[in-house]
Amino acid sequence: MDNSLHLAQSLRKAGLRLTPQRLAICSFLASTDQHPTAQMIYDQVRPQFPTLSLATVYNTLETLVQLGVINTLGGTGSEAERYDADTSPHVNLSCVSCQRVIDFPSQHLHALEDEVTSRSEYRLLGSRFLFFGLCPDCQAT
Amino acid sequence: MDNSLHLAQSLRKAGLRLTPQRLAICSFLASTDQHPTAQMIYDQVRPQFPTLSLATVYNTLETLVQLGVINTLGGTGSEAERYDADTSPHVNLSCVSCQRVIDFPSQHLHALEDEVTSRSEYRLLGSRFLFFGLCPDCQAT
DNA sequence: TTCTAAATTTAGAAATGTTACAAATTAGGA
DNA sequence: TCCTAATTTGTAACATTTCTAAATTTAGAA
Repeated sequence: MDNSLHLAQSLRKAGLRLTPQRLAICSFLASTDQHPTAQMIYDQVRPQFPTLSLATVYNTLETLVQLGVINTLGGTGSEAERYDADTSPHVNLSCVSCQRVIDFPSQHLHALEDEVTSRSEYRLLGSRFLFFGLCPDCQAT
Repeated sequence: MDNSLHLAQSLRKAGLRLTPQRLAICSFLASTDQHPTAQMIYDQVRPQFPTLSLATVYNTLETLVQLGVINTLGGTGSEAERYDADTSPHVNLSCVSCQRVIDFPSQHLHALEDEVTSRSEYRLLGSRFLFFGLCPDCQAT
């Protein structure tokens, strides 16, 4: 399902403006599974908005993260931050060789989330489950 | 148990030199549970080594990560990378307000790791389990 | 529709965190 | 001790992210 509506509506609900730039960024986020960086979003949305600024991309991403409708995966050191529009509990597998990040649905995450919710005193806002390794393709080389 | 020996030995085993700087960094990593940044390590180890360079801290951390004996947690955007000498499967709880990161032991992680090991074709090298939220102290304010 | 105030975008500068570099130093074996 | 390669150091370079101020645009009010 396309949750770009969901992203856009959450902006609306927060009393923020639905600018065409924000809509384009939301659409792109909802349509991709490549866990893009801010720069990747900029490069791919800019054709529709020749005046689009990288600052706007960062602003919008920050806003969406604050609203809790997208997650950040965390870079490793100098690598750029990656964003994930799928906030349901799921594991990401990150290949340390080709840098690709894929999703891995797991049975165990709901139980884990329930455990943390009930046994910690934290008010949870987001989560990040990441394994590093070599993907099948990169093991072959 | 103090695993600074473990860290140092892994350097030795890889054929690398046991410099006093590296030993000090390993000791500090093993002794703290604060998930320090490179800068935090630098600040706290430097009194013992007035000439210590931040570059050495980064070099040593990179080496230890490559050896798989410490993990990175991933910063969020501009925040600095955090390092964790505890590579056993465990959840970290990160407070978005006070920036503190604590450990949270969980029953479910072994099962999750087994699942990913058996059902993905990845050769796993490390993992990262993080929840973001407000810690009890920061909820109060 | 037009007007208005506030929110947003923009471009570029600044800040931050990390890595690269070359010269000086040092560890560890012969 | 001496030797050589590994390591450290300080600084410069780099990449990513945030800040800033001016210009633009949105959405509601008149």
